[in-house]
Amino acid sequence: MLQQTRVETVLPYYARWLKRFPTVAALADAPLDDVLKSWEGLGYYARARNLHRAARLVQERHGGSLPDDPEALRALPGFGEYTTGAVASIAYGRRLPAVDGNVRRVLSRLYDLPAPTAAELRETAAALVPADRPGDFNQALMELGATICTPRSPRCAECPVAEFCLALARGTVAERPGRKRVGALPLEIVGTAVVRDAAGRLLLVRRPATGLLGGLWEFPGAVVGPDEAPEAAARRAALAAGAVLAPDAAATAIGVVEHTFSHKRVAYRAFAFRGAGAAAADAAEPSGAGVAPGDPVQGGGRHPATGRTWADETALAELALPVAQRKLARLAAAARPRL
DNA sequence: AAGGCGGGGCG
DNA sequence: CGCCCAGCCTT
Repeated sequence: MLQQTRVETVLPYYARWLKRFPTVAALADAPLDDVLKSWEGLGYYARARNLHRAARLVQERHGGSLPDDPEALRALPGFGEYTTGAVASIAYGRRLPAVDGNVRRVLSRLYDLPAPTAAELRETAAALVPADRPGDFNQALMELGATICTPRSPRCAECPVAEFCLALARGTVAERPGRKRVGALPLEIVGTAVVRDAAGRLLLVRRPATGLLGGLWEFPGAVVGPDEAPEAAARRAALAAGAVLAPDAAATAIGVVEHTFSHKRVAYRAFAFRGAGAAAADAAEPSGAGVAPGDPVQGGGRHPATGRTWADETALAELALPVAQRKLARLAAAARPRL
């Protein structure tokens, strides 16, 4: 959870997580849908899928307890160089470095490194880690970055290692480490369809299992093409999801949700369609050919691995939705009385 | 080595 | 509005 996410953000998720999945076995036995639902709002959902897979591997390979061997840890999904070093040093007292964003900044300044590679930082950190209490040392280095050697306005006057800091001596603290991003994020416009069946249930589709927001649910949507109207893209997405709309069915614009991802910005332009017709019942089945409703899908999820569903308010609350889609759901609920 | 991959908080 | 957060995985 702490990968690329602030401690303060993680805390409430972590508490709920331990209550829901108190043991490795509980996590391994849980359906992927439950895991994703518990992760909803945290982002970087591959972390949840990796953790789930890791729990199952720990059950299978290591009898349910996390291995203390760094190589065995590194082989688990989600365990990169940092996490392996952090767990091995903090939990098992192994003398391994743990270079996170904080440590990268601290070392870049301490040694005045303009553009250190990951390997360079790892070697630098490895040479510093003591055999005695390596985990405490690693945490201290991270803590130094979090509290004193901050990205902006570092408190060098209070820094315990200021006398060793090359960047401070050379006046390059503000330039370490170098920045990366150049130019603005591309903007994407997604025509989004809010479709209700006769019972007022909402049509949702599941995203592919991997990639952006993998395995999560969303309103049918399509990227607006050149010379295409957002409403047309939304209609296209609704039809692709199996909705049956009268050809001239009127759509009502019900609002826009903008969201910034790590690599692009997306504007979801939402349209409510009337006249979702008889095929509503059909569409309750998974769209993937050959996938029967009761078939166990990856992770034993209770929802189809691919496909669509009609969700009432209760079902909607139980599905794992990205933050932007939750906002769209609120727009849909607000628009309903007028339709 | 570079790019894809969320979401929130802060200056 | 840009930057960054106890990074990982794929190419």
